[in-house]
Amino acid sequence: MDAQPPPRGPRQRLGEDQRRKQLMAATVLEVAERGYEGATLTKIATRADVAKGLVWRYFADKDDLMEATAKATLETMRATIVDALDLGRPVPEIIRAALRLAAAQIRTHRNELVALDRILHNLPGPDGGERVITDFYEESYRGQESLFRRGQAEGSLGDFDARIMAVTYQGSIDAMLAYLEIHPELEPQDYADGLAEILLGAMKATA
Amino acid sequence: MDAQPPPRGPRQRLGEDQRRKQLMAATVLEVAERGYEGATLTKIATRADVAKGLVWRYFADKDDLMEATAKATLETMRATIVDALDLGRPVPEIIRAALRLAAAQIRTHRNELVALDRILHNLPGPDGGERVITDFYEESYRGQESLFRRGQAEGSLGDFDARIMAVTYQGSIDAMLAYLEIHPELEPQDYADGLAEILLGAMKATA
Amino acid sequence: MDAQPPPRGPRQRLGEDQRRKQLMAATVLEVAERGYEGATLTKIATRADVAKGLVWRYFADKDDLMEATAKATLETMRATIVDALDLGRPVPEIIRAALRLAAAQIRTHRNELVALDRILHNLPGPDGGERVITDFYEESYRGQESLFRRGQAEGSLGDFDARIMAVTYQGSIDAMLAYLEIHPELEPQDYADGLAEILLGAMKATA
Amino acid sequence: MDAQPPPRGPRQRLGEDQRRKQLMAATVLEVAERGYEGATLTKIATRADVAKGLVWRYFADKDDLMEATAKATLETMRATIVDALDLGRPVPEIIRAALRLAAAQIRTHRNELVALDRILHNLPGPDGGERVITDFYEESYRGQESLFRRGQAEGSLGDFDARIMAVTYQGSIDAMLAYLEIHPELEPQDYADGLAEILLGAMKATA
DNA sequence: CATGAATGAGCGTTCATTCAT
DNA sequence: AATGAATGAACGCTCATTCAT
Repeated sequence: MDAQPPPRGPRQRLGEDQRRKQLMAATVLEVAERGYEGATLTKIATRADVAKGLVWRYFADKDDLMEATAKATLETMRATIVDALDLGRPVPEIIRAALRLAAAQIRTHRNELVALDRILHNLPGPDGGERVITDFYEESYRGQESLFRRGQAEGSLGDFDARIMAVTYQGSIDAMLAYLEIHPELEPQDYADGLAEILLGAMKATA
Repeated sequence: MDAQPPPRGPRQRLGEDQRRKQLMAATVLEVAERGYEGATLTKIATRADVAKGLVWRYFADKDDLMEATAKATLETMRATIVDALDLGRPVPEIIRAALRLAAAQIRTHRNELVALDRILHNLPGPDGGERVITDFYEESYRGQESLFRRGQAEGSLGDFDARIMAVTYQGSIDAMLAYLEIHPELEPQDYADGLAEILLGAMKATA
Repeated sequence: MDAQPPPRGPRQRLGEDQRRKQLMAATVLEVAERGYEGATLTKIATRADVAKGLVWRYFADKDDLMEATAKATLETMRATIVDALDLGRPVPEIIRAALRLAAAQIRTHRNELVALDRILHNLPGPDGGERVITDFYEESYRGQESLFRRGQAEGSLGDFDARIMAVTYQGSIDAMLAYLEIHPELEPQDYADGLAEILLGAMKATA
Repeated sequence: MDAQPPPRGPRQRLGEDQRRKQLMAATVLEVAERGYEGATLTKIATRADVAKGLVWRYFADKDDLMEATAKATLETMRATIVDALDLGRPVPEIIRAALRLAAAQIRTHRNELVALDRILHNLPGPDGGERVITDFYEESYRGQESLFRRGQAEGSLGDFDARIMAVTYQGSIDAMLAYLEIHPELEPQDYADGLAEILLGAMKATA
């Protein structure tokens, strides 16, 4: 029974994907713990148990690593929620469940949420603005819009501007997560239910 | 060949308030254009047309300058909105007007909004977290809560959790501003009206 | 009886000597407390209750102030000792008394001793060396040499190289003061007596 | 016109010890020439023909570099002297030889002596005082005391307070070195012999 | 003459990035 | 390919010195 862990000698050769994941995981931890400015590539590489110089083999530069980390983290979290949803249920129920799942993340994925927030608010775009956040939220918006439209078609939701509602919905979730982050004494599920009440109220009100 | 900075004229002696404002204005511009990290005190001083060392006569350090800039900017913007509101009107009308005023800021105070966002998400608090953002949002929340309660007392608003609504309301505004920021083709007033419809729908729906 | 302290208004005009003494006294305190590097002209001027800009009216620059402070302090301390000595007594007694007086300074003029030491070991001479220390010790050496010669002429001291003895004598005192500085539990008088025994032993031994 | 520093060749990779020695050697030169304050890490690195940032790979900060330089220099010089002594000879002869060796250093290790003096008088200890100097002199004192006691036991030295004698002995050497430093026209050996006469006179005199 | 706001060279230090091994 | 020593630009900050008032 020689199932010992790999000898961990120097110069272990890992696949590119594995290396990238290692580095992005370390990035999440460092950024969550020390902030965007405080996360240095030296510390990230050390934490990922990877030679410093290798960072530049797998990422173009620091911004690239940060952007990739943000994208991967966002995608992972979105997939987690979507996978856990039963899309066969009525739309209002889906929304209620989605909000609860989102709220639960503050407990299960606090580091990812904090890191994501920090990266998104610091990543400079080509023109100095924040490009990434846009594109990714755009994808979320579209998913939500189609969900809303389905509810409207099914008659479970009233008439409203789906795009503005999607932006508002996403903004409400972000605000919820930020609020729960600084109010750890609150029960995420309770807040999620309260928010569902509000949002569904808005969605059902006939314009 | 000689890319020297243009020589400044003779020393100008300004009052403390004027200097601080000068420096904070330059800070807003730099942070808006280059982000929190990218805004260095050297560039800020240069932009303010002032010797680098002067920064430390009026601010303890970079964080102090950033915090002061955030506070002053936030206060200015809040005052602008509050002053423009007619608090004697019915609450729903006040909310509609407030949303329009907030939306209009993306045109009149884009730099301030962007800088504020970046600073608030980067300012390290005493324990390494973000303290300021909390306190300031807390102040906003309380103001909004009392407005909501007034509406509930007057019968123009239904029954809902005022705190969650305040957080959601503020989050919706932030999301709106971010969305308008990257969609300059949109008319802020239209978005504001659409958002008002949604939020007032949520507020009027009887739970 | 209106003997109140001077009103201390701004722009008090003092004589040059008074100003210089104020500044040098403050220099002694700052250097003693914060070291040579830590003593900034701003702090010195503040402590002397003098406008910062005035420093350059009374001293050419920082080094000039330091050098002047060292000279004045050294001269004052030397005069204090010499004045307290009864030069009419036999030479060995004079030496014994001088050593006791020197040792006592660690209690009465600690700041001056510390500041003097720090300045003398930091003052850069024209060529980067330490010039001042030389010239001033030279004066001391001459005084001591003539005292030693008198003792030799009177027969109370043996034969020895007066210059080397003077250097050794001064070096012994400096070592004593440094040792007493870091051994505050010792009684200065006891050390002085012990040192007198040693030095007089050396002086009386017939070569 | 183009006063650029001469371009260094390709990067050389050195062992840790070699790099540290390289940097400490440059430190000795800079401190000797420009004093403690004047010796900046920029100049030290340049003199060592090394990138500025390398200093922080091998030393924690400026004080660490200075302290390490002082310790290494002191140890080297002490070893040089001790190795050259024949400890089997009678104590008075050892002392005579030690003084000659010490005096000779002003010719062979002038920079080291000057740098050591400057560093020891400026190094801030944990409490802001000078700690290192104490500990190192303490070590010297103990060595000298035991030598003196051996001489007393052997009958070649008289009775005296060994500690005060040690402090005086060390102080005499420091004074000698400082004196020889500013009197290059003197023959170190002659001074050393003169000082030996004086100190041995003191040590042999029966109290 | 006195004041202290203004200046700017220079410091110690960090860290993304490069490259000899 | 992998390593981490080496590099150097840039940063936040200090402080001796100048000068408009």
